[in-house]
Amino acid sequence: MEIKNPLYFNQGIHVIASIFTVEKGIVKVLLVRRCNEPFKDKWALPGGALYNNEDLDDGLKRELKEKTGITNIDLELCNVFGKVNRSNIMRMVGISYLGVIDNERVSILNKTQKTSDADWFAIDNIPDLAYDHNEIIKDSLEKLKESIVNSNILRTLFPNGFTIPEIQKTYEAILNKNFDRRNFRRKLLSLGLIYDTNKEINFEGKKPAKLYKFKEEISNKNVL
Amino acid sequence: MEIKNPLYFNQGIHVIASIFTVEKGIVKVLLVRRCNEPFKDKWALPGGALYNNEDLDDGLKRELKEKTGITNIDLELCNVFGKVNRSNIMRMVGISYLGVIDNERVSILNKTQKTSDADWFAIDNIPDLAYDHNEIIKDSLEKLKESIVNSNILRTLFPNGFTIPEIQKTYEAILNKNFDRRNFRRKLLSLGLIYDTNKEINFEGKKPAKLYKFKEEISNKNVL
DNA sequence: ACAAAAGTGTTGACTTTACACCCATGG
DNA sequence: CCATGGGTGTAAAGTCAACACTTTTGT
Repeated sequence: MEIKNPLYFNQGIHVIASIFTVEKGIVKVLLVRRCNEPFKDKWALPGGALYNNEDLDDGLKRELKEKTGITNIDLELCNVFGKVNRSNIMRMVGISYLGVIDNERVSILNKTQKTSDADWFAIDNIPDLAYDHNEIIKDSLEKLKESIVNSNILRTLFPNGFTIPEIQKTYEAILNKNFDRRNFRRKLLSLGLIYDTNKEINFEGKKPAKLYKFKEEISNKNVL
Repeated sequence: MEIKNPLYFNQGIHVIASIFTVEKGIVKVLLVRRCNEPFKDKWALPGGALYNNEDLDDGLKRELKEKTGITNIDLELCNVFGKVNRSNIMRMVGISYLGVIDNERVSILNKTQKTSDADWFAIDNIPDLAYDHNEIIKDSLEKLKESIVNSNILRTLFPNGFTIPEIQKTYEAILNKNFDRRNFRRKLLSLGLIYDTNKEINFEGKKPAKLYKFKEEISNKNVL
């Protein structure tokens, strides 16, 4: 079917991913450098235009893989951006997603990119981005904060386990807020989402810390 | 700019509103009967295709007004539906919104419609709808449940005030769950969102009940 | 031996839950 | 006068917040 009514002419959908990680207490977001117009050479969130023949989720995964090499990541819907002029080429509605990825995969990243460049930026040091992506990051960060207290989205940050002081620092970095060590530990353990591996590792302190892991179950509510 | 790549050809955006009300303990959703193809004469959620020259929010408001006559209603983003074949005419991504409207406006409704018909349907008695709207309603209902405990979305249900047993029944109807009268009252009052108007009305009981109203402030978190 | 971070327990404040009685009105 | 739902208080249980000392290791 051909669309003739100019009211409906040339609309498209952007899928956009805000992917965060936390390294040494610094919250970072993944950006790619654009190699095409518009906004050529500007940094942007990974994403792009949805194809006609793919489901929205699939388009998101495809774009993410093309631009960053990342596959196998859980993403959740974050928001929709629908100002008329958010894209200057044609009418594009942007749909933003949120994800978290572990430090291991950060290093793999640079070898698999298709974009001219991809890198992590500390969230208080984001350059001027393409489109409305600065706004999208800010919005996604808010959602990330909600998500780490309402769901265990951080599980993906620690595929090899974590110590409690370590994950506490991660919560503190994202929420910009400190917790009492004893209460944090008690609360986290009481949720029943993690278990003691009976291993110990040195994270930061001199005394080795116990290594915990998330249980496999998909229980997903009310962390903290 | 003319789009030639068939991968990006003829995409559009549906804005879709799930508008709920509660009457006598029955949760209802607003549906309209379609007067055009596709799905002519089928019931559907109010909404339609976004114009090129309007912001997403504006398109939503316009569609809602055209199809139901409703203006001045708060809507929040609910979800995005992006299966390739959710529309059989052309590729449409659906963006769904959630709102609640008071009983007063229910009656006004039928006089202002542009659609061939508009009516409220109890949520356990929804007919087979156009597109994926049955799925959207189900999804929106889940979100409604979350919203009434995490925000005071129900404020709009009672523009002329309410008694505490009355609003309790509303919560119970939506959440499908009963609360202890005394504890419900205490909790609701302790939130500081409502005030006693010093009027009394007969709602259901034999003893007149106090009339409360929501305060004007826009405070929006952690109800119940 | 000491510095630095890990680990642990208790108490008081607060919140939530459970529960029983009296009150005002309409029939 | 009685049936119906509205309004109130209290005690026990549970959760949350604050807080200080001991343990293990590297230097």
